[in-house]
Amino acid sequence: MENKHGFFEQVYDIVKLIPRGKVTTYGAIARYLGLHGSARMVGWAMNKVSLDKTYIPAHRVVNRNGLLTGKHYFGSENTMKQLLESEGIKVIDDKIVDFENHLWIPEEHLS
DNA sequence: GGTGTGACAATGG
DNA sequence: GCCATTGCCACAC
Repeated sequence: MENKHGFFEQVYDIVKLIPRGKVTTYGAIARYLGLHGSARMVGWAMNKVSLDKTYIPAHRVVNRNGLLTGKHYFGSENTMKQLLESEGIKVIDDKIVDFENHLWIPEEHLS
């Protein structure tokens, strides 16, 4: 009775589990779900995050390069940056500084 | 029910 | 080493 919901629900659940001040990558989430090759679906799920009734800290999810790829989807291009900086993450040129240090892998915490 | 899409990732030239 | 292309699979129309 667990995986009755769509794949998106699983993505949302992981994103909501991301600790404050931490970030993760689409590939890390995708791989945790077993999609490890199709990280695109994770990012695509983020695009429909607005359809979900629950708040999703999508700003904590970035691409493998640590770049704020979907910042434009937050309404304002600076919104994502503001949220990350609000959590103690430094963002320069739409890229997370010391990205690997703030990287949070679900497999290492949910294993 | 088939086609298109999509905030990525990896490989090739 | 940078730019272009392919792969990948679930969801929307």
